[in-house]
Amino acid sequence: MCVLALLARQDGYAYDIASRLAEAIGMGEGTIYPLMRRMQGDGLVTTYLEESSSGPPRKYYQLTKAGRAALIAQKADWTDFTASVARILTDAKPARIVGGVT
Amino acid sequence: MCVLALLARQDGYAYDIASRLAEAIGMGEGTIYPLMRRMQGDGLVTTYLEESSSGPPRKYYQLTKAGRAALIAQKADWTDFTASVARILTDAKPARIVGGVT
DNA sequence: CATGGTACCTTGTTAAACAAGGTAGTGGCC
DNA sequence: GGCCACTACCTTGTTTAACAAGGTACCATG
Repeated sequence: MCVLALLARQDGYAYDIASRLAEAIGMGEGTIYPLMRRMQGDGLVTTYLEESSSGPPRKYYQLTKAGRAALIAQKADWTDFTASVARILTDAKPARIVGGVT
Repeated sequence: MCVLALLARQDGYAYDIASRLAEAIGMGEGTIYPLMRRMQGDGLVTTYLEESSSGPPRKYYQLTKAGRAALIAQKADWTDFTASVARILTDAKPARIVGGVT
């Protein structure tokens, strides 16, 4: 979801995304590449190559329509999920079922 | 963390905790029992048996001091983590490193 | 021409959730 | 008395995905 969110802003390449997410939530490089591959397999992103002056060519990822839809759905799930958890943490009185996070 | 939070309110037994968390966040029974075992191994909970009129005896779990400390730490981590994710979702400009969720 | 940064990728290990199934106690129903 | 349903415990096998570690290659600088 975070990757989708970053790509929703603008196209990006794995190394950069990995660096940002490493800093933000401690995600490692070894996680991002298989993930991008999965997302591409799921039709959430497409790729194109672009030369870089500072190293090898970058593989940019771009959200597809399905990717944007997935982001919206995942955000909704995430919101529900965190709300449920918050309810447990404060109330300890859980409520309704969370949809897709299951 | 959710289990610890529930137990912080009052002692509970796995079957009941599982039911609550199944309803709230879709957690299955097959998840809770190994989890309780792990937590006991980590010294976060202790157990005692209590007869029940509606079936076999219940194994109640009680938070230890370490368990209460773990809950506090995990809550802090969770708060930081969700804040970071929220920042990514809105800004797409991640910030500081999250501690223990790594 | 070696080092360090950029950027790609794979492989093996491990953690943990999940589905499914198995055991056993209690009570109610026919 | 036999059977079913509910409670409550637990285990086992499968799958998923993160992670650590390592490998390749490009480019610039000293």
